[in-house]
Amino acid sequence: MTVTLADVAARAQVSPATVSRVLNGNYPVAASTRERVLRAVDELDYVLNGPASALAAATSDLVGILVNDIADPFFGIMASAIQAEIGGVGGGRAGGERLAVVCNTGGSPERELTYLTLLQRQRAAAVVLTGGAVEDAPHAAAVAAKLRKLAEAGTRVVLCGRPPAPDTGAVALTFDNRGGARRLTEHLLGLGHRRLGYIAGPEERTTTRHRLEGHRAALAAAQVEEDPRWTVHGPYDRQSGYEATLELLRRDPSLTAVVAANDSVALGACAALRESGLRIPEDVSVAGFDDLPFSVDAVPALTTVRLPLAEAGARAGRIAMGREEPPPGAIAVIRGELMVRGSSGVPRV
Amino acid sequence: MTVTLADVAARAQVSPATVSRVLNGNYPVAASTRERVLRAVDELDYVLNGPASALAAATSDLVGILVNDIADPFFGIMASAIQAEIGGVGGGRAGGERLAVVCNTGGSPERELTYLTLLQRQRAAAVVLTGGAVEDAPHAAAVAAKLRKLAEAGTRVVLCGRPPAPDTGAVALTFDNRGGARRLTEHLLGLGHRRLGYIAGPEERTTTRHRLEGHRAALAAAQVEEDPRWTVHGPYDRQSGYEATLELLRRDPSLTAVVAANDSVALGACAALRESGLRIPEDVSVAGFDDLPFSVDAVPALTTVRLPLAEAGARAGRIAMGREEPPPGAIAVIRGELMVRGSSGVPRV
DNA sequence: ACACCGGCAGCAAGCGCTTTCTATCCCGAG
DNA sequence: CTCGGGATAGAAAGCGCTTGCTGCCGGTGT
Repeated sequence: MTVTLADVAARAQVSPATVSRVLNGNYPVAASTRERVLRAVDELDYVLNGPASALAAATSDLVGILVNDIADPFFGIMASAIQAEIGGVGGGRAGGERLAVVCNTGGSPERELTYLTLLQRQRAAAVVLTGGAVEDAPHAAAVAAKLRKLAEAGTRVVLCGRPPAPDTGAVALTFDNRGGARRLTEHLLGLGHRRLGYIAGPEERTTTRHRLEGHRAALAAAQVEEDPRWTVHGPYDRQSGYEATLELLRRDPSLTAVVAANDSVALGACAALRESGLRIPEDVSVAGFDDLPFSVDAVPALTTVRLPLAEAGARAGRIAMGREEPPPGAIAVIRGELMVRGSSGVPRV
Repeated sequence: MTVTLADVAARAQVSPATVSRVLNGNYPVAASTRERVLRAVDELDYVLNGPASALAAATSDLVGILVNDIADPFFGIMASAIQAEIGGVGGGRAGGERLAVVCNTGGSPERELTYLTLLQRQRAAAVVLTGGAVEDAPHAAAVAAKLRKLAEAGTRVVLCGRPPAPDTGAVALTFDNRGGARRLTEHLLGLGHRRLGYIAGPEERTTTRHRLEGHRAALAAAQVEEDPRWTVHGPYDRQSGYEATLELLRRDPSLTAVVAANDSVALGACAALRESGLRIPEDVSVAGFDDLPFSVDAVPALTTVRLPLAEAGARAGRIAMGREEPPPGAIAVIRGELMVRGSSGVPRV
């Protein structure tokens, strides 16, 4: 029924071993033989059996990419960049045709673990985990154990935009969320804002905490006292920003600025402000984080912190493929760049 | 080194066959035995070898999802929905833990083919192709041949948001791009517009052609003569919309409306208009297509055609998993819904 | 002229799992 | 008390490929 290596071998009048070597190109084969084999492959329309080859060679050409939400451009952009580097398909590099497995964890710790197991089961060549981690001790330990096991089995593990996981052998490219958030809030403070609302992400995530800490560090440094009512938590999406902003306005109508955990949230905040009859930035300034593509098109354009998502992803991909040296200490911190645009201005007096 | 089935069997004092049966749960095993095996699995921290099992069983638990650009929410949303349905992980359904392989074709026909081969090599359980196809006869034939081969090998093939591929055994969920585009332009014509610019997608894609045809059908029905200068082609992204709009304005400053191939393009168009000192919709109306999440947050909110991306993806995913009956004739046409919002208005007189 | 060696091809032993077929055990029926 | 049969467990034959090792052949060095 289906064509096997042996069929090709028979047709090319060589042994299966030779066909295998031609296909893998890691053993000397005479040019004439190679050509004969290639012709047979073509004529029979032979397609290698991946599982069989993975089993025999004890390696596979699968690379896993874990993301929180593939529908969110934040992850989409990173995934795309990672994939471009690992896919021999796009990368151009001959021989290494790798298949990227993008897994949607939905931010759920269990799913993260499940996917890691599935990847381990497939003997993935590498795994890249993106996005912040959940701050739950048992879960963090479980993930760390899993990563360690993967590393032991020869799977390269890279964390992209995620805090380092000590003693797991994983390489980490971490975003400086704290620093970026701090500079952003400093910018707002510099403009004269003193009453700033903050819409944070979900409570238990590292990214949420780091950005919030940066924000607070800036406030503290400027000796601005923070009112606990000024912080609201919610998911990293537009709707959350919308609702949180209405809530903030309810709690303290005198706020002159709203800092959002990310750009999507900021967009929702803008919508809420506008509907409340407030002008941006004349009445209230708004700031986001990430600088996703649509942020520059917001009206007014969003002041935010640009994270080099594509670059980071590309680098993570190359490291995962062993095509780039891991950073010293296996940890690299990637800074964000403050993008000052129209949504932030001097507060009304 | 690594734990195998045999190790588990030894520890549980049973044969490898029994362990396999416990793990697959498709053969009667005494409760006490099962428990003993499960305990051994746990104690040894055993992880099944995917390739080996795929080889022996001649099936795999991989499902391929082909997208043009994972960084584009249009595809991200579909991919996410598909994945949610196939992943036993999230779906809750026991036993069927499937791994989704999201492949970025970048819209390139060769890569599409390469990925299909890779998926065939992995003996994927199913493949879902999303987005429009390239209208190139040789390539279309090659893809069709590949799909046929996949179907023969038992891989379920579903097209989501893509035109049907006759005689390939593939199920198609197609978007009614033509109808949606037509209704959209009819809306604009109804408002009184007579000089409408159209920013089309890349020339050779089915989606591009269908949307353009719908637009023209509306014009023809209203007996509005179209000036060839009013159509510009470009990629499906923001920048393209920006540049194309400037070009349209240069060609004919009297245009009262700009219809974009999709929402991202429309956003770029808005930016260009604004920078040109034109108000939306007072001076120029703008319309998009897809109704991506950010479209409602544009200022003014974008008039567009909503495509039920998530629903379509979910359905495609279920069909791919054999959990839902394919539509009669293996083809379903999914209509878009016209969303009239602030970016379209009565033209200036 | 002979032993030696490098280049290339083949043999055969698995890789770790699934599954068919067979063996065993214990039950109730005759 | 014996026999048929349902319920389980095991033996073993692969699944299709990779790879260490062996073998063959023609060219070299001396």
